[in-house]
Amino acid sequence: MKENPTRAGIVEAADRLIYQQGYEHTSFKNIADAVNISRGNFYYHFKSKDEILDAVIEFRLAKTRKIIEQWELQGDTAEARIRCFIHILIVNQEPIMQYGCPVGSLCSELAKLNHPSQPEANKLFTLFHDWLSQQFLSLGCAQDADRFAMHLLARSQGVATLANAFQDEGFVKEEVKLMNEWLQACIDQAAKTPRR
Amino acid sequence: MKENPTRAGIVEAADRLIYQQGYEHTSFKNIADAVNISRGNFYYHFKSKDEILDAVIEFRLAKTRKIIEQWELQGDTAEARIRCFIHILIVNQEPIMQYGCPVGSLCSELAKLNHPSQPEANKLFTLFHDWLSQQFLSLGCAQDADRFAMHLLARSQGVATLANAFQDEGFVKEEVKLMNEWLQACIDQAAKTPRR
DNA sequence: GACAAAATAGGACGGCTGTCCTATTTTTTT
DNA sequence: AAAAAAATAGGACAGCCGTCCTATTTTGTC
Repeated sequence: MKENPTRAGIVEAADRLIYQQGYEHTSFKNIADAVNISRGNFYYHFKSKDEILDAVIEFRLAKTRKIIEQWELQGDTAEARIRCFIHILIVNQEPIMQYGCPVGSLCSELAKLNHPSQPEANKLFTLFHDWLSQQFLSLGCAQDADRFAMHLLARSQGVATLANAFQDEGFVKEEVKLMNEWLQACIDQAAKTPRR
Repeated sequence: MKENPTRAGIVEAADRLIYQQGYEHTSFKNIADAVNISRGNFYYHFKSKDEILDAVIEFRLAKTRKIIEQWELQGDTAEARIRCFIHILIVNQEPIMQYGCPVGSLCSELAKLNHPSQPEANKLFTLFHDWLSQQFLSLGCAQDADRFAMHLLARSQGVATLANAFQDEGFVKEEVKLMNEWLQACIDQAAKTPRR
């Protein structure tokens, strides 16, 4: 709740650098240089590297919550809101092709490092999952809401990974189209099945 | 083509360690200790870290080619062969849940490091892609072969990423089922469309 | 068995990293 | 204006890293 501009600057720079270079490859010096402060000052705000990672994760969680809130305002139906999620692949296409998905790549790296903050990073996934699940629920897919949410998450992760490797714009757009069609099929199926 | 047991041991250990810990997080010492040789000896076989990465990628490419060859023998139809690909998610479920997909995680890491061997690592993806594309072609999906291959690759990547994050066995099996159903739908569609 | 070549061991080096500490400056409070 | 607190700078430290070098051992060849 503290409004500390220096600290906030550090977190933002670390957020960006960790996304672009990975957590391990990003050093104290990298971040300090990006914010134009000394390492000593840096250490005043964060007394370990793990601590700044936690701050970055918290920052991303907050950002994600805001995005989801915005989707709630933008989309007036569950369908429209889910399409907002799918649409991030288009909106963030450029950074995704360059650096992959910020959530997926961080979780993967922390898993390999066996890092204690892994569960915290996974909350980023959970945030999207729970929200998506909720949307599918209000879409009438009661029984499948969880699985549909996981499915959509997985699809978008896969697209991000391959887009990053192959740098193929057309592929992303094609897959987004397929995901939208899949969503439509879900809705059609839900319409057939009577709600109890 | 040289049959050097020490060198081969180094590559195998490096392959395993890079998969489990990531490339950057794996040090010369890590690998040397795993093979029980000195760093000096290590340097005799590989004069830089990039060089051993290239050797590992080459090793993985060779392994992948062998797997594909095996699939060619195992599956007598294109459909069966594609199912072999889908099935790796089950066969390698345990390591995938622990460490993710060896191809995807390496390519993602190299992309973040902006590593010169990135294109070489991508060949692992290309190997699968081209082979899958070929299978879809002989399945009668001439027009969509490439896209279907990319789609299947993406699906499996997404499953691996989420399986790694969530450690959910049931999810993997569920998604494999969906991928098999999707494949069946592809076949049905190809059967309807007359081949020219 | 003598000699050359290949293989191995282990230490030395500079550079970078995360961490810590102590001055100095800036800001806030009284 | 004085005193206290917060913020910043920059150097010191040990440890690890990739790299390189030089001895020593093992292997292969005549």
